Amino acid sequence: MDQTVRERINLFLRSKNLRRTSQRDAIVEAAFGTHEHFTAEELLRMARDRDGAVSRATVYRTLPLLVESGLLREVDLGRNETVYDPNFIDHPNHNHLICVDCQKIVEFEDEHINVLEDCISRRLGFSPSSKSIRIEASCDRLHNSGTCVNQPKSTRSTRKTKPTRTK
Amino acid sequence: MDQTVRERINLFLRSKNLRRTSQRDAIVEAAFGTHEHFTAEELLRMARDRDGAVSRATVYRTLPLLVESGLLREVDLGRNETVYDPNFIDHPNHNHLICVDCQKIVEFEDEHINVLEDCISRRLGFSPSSKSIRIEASCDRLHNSGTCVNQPKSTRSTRKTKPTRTK
DNA sequence: GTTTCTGCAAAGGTTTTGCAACAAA
DNA sequence: TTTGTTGCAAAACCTTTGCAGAAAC
Repeated sequence: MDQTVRERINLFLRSKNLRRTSQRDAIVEAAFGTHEHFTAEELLRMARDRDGAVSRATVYRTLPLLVESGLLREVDLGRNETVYDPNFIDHPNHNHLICVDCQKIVEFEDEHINVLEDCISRRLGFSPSSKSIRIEASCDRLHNSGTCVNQPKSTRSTRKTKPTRTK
Repeated sequence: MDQTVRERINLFLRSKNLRRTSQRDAIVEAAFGTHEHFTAEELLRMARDRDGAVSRATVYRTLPLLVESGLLREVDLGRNETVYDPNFIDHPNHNHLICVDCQKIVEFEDEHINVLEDCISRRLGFSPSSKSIRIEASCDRLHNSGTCVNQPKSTRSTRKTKPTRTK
């Protein structure tokens, strides 16, 4: 986990008169010690790997703080579960493509999309504060050659690669 | 409600060996008798206005069918509630802008965005099946003149206008 | 010391499900 | 008839919360 993240969290806590506790430390380390998406329950497990004393309630109370700090984002991956994405620190404008064949999540960035979203919002009389795109798609390779490069269907995301940058 | 919608639903039911019942009729009429977004609970209320005998369980069992039929879409409006949008029949490619000031939902369409999403998907080796954009934004008029044209903050969406077409 | 934080367990809200009766085809 | 559907109520889930003790500052 990046040293800067630690500092930004501490600054945030300070500014809101919140306290630094061993539990929050463990939760923060767990959340930003991975590049994979996670649910609240998964974060609890990961945090407990670092500090067995972390409770479910504290995880649920800490998650909204991390989101409010701007370091963590709640994302909609369309599986009716609340999922958090720690990758917005490194890639503040990335979006998600979900493979309907293997469930793989591909993160991508595209500056044209950003510009377009901005134009559309302004034309409608708004200033955009947060934009997100979700694309569900099927894998060409699977349909052409019958094999999918990715893992077979799984319940949870397993992104391990960096976001692809388009243009 | 459009006659075509009724027909498409009936065809769908037929094709899946599902039966047409008075409860399903009431739920379908309720779902597509509005252009507003609704939750499961709201749909229950609306369906009961037409047929008092509709049960909550049947609504919850019917919703996934309507989504599967392609006529209804589950959308993420970012309020941690499951909301359904019946407007994809008339505007299959629309997206949502959510005003962070007054909570108003603005539906919009933009063909450039569609093309871009398509290009990006194909470049990544996928064929897109479903694309959605969510923009959170603040109202310029409110910030410039202190007044918001829309309703004050409310819990639920109240879109009554047609989607704006950009370009 | 004062204020915030924590864990626990209970409560809240939403969605799903087993079952017996019922209705469509 | 046969097969699918319904309502009910219980169960399953996920998230929030009240409270008393513990920890930060």
